[in-house]
Amino acid sequence: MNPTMSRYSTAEIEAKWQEAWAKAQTFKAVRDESKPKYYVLEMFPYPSGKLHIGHVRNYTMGDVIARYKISTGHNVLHPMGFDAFGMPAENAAMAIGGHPKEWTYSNIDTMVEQMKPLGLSLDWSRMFATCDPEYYGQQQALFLDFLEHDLVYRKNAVVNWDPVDMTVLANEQVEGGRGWRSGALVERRELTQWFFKISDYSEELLDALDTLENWPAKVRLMQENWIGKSRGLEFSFDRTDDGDPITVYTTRPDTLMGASFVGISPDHPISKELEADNPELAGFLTECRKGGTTEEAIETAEKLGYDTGIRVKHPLDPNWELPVWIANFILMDYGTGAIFACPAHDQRDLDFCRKYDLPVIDTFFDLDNPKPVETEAFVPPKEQKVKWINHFAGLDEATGQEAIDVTIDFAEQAGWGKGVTKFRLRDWGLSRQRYWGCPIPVVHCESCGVVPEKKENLPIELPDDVSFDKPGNPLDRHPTWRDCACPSCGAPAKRETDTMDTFVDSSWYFARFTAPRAETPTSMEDAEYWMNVDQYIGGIEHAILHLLYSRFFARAMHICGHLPEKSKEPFDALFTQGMVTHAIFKNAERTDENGRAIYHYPAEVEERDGGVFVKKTGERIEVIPSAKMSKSKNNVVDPVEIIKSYGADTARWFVLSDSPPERDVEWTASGAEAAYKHLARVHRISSDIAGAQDGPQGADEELLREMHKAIRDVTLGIESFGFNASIAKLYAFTNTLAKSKAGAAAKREAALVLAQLMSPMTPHLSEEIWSMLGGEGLLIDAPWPEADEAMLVESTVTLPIQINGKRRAEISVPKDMPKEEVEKLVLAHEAVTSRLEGAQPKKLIVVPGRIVNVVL
RNA sequence: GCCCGCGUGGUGGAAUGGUAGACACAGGAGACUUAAAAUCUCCAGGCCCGAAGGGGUCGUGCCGGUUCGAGUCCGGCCGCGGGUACCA
Repeated sequence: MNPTMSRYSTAEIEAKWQEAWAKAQTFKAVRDESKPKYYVLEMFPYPSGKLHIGHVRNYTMGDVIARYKISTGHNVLHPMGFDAFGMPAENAAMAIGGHPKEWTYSNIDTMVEQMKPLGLSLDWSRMFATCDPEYYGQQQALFLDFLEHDLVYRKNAVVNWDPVDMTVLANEQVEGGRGWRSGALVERRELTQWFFKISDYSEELLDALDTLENWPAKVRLMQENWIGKSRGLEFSFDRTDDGDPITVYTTRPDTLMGASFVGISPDHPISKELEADNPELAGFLTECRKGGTTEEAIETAEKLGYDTGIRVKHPLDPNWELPVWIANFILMDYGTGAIFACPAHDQRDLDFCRKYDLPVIDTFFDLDNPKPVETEAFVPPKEQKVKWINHFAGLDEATGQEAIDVTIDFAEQAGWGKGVTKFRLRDWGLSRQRYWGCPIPVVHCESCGVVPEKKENLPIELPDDVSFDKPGNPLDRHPTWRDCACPSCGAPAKRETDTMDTFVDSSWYFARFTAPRAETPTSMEDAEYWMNVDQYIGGIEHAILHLLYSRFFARAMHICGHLPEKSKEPFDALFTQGMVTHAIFKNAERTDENGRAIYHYPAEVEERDGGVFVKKTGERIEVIPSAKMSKSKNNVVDPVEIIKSYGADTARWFVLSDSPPERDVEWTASGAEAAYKHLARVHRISSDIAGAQDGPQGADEELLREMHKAIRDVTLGIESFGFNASIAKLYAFTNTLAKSKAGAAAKREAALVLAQLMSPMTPHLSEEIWSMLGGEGLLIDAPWPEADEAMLVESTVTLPIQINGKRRAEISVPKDMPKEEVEKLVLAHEAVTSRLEGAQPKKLIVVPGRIVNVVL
């Protein structure tokens, strides 16, 4: 079909109303103390250059909320910007030439072009990109303030090192332990890096989670686990030689009598000390350092161990000696970098001990099934009672948690250990050895050391004349950019060439939107008025890092006087929408010249003969089902075509219907046309009503009752992020209106309300209908309709009768019929009497207004 | 590996512990039309019985539990997805 042939001409209608909103400056956010403010924000996009359907879904959700809040009398702030620094721009420069800056800004232009036709209620005057010097200069100012307030420091940390390209790799650039370009085996290597002191706020960030009532419980739980508060015992093992004692941290001190060996991290000072004059051990450590830095890589790597030959004494028995092993699964970052292993009650320790033939000693048994551990560690929940064997504090039957508490007290009293609280959360490493990021504004001076840049010299801008023809950081090899004067002594000095993690950019943009052109990071007046974000909307993939970093940043900004106290938790409500997923089409017949997989766009492939093939070449495709849309996997769907053929309202309606906002959706293109047909139908019905003469009014009340129910249900849907439910109700109400025999005046009223109820989803069509039916002014300025309670009251209700939990019949009764009368009716019902055969029911349950259950 | 989710007809999905499948898509039948498109009306979870109205039975990934009653709550599996600190 050809939509442009229809009377519902989307191109014309949508352009017309977008112009009307622009002219009226409807979406320009201006401080107005007379109205309640409402700040709605969707997570801003990375400018990949292509708006994808996931963006459309995300922004439409925000837009529904924003428009609804405008209609309910709020002063709405709804801004948009771009998270514009990051690796893809550098990769593009390497792959196709050009400059990251040009690539990024041209992508931004393209995406804005693609976004504008959607008719989003955005205040475009506030737009910025994080790569604008105006933005990152303020970020540098924030960094200097953080430095001054002791929130930033330097220390060593491990990175992925590509020994062939001689460069640091991102985790994403390590594939199967090898560098993605060179194919070389990646090593872990230490570099001096900048860190934010987020771990100083572990306790606070954890405790404050309880105040975030309007956040999804799953996000709070994920953050809680990530912060990872634990209480355990710290104590030292004395060595049998004259070396320093080895301090360990354990969360299961109760299993100390089952200790098999003491394990230390390959990065432990003792490992490093021994490495110097033990070539075999050095070789082992080199082996341990192979592979990437991710927790996943480390946890799933083969468990390796090396006996150092060092022996330590058990704290409870001076005659008991334990060997000290280096084990590759022990992280230097957590606890003290040293543990004692209890193989009977930890599967990983058990596997390790079986592999290296170390002893396995049971410390407790299952109450019902006491038997020694063989190949499977006995790890009951900490709340479960177990039978203790030879417990040093005299426990017999007790839970793990009780035993832990007793043991900590015992050790503290005996003086050989102390209970300590630790957090899994590590400090936030922000240094990146890359060009396309915010330069860290410090200077290295031979005599003064590391010196902060002066604020008046900000922004420290990135140089434009750089090349990407070889790996590594172009800032490092730039001929002059590093040269500067020491801000402290004035002598020639060198700039820091590390740039900031892009998570820094996205950790305060929400605050900057309240005063995007201010000459300080924020303006207190504006922050006081607009903060906090009343509704934040974004992907669940950001549940931990982005949201936790932002929470830390808000606290740090408050400390430095850039945000008010109330903004320490900057997002009052959070909604995590599901991802739009799509199958990945991987070429099954060939790879590219570097041996890497080739991925095809959905439009490039076809399904036939029970398989999927590349249209042009006929090559076979391996279909990897349902994965997050990702530029590198080419499984992105382009919404621009849908907007072109069917209009923005159809695209908006379509992405909201049919699927609950929080759930992932597998994208299918069928259905867009159906959405268009429905909107065209609404348009047609409305114009028929607009042209109709007033007639008989017999069925008015029925229509108006349905209208008030629709108001109630659609409103409830919007307020609870049940947009799909709202849309289902709108379908039903449209059918009611189409079939209604009501008079013209009632139908006109109903159609105006229908237009209003649809307006958050389909704003252009709604304005069109509003004006067609003679609504006053712009619909966006009209107040949201309110449901009349009197019209919602139902006089009768249908009660299903269950017999033994199965529905057998139903009765229709007055809504407020007393329980006793309902019981009488039920017991007299043929379906019940025929089954009771004169006997009394065992039980009769009447849930008023709901259901009746007869138990025979 | 670890943490967090999700799993319902051919498809997307609906269902404060209370009639499973609302509302749609795809499909089928019909009306209108010279014909098609568009539009409108009706049907539709599987199986069984009945000419039909209707009735029976199974059914929400699998196994078990709590409850008068479980898609929903609890325990254990399986599968898929997200995160895992340098993708954003």
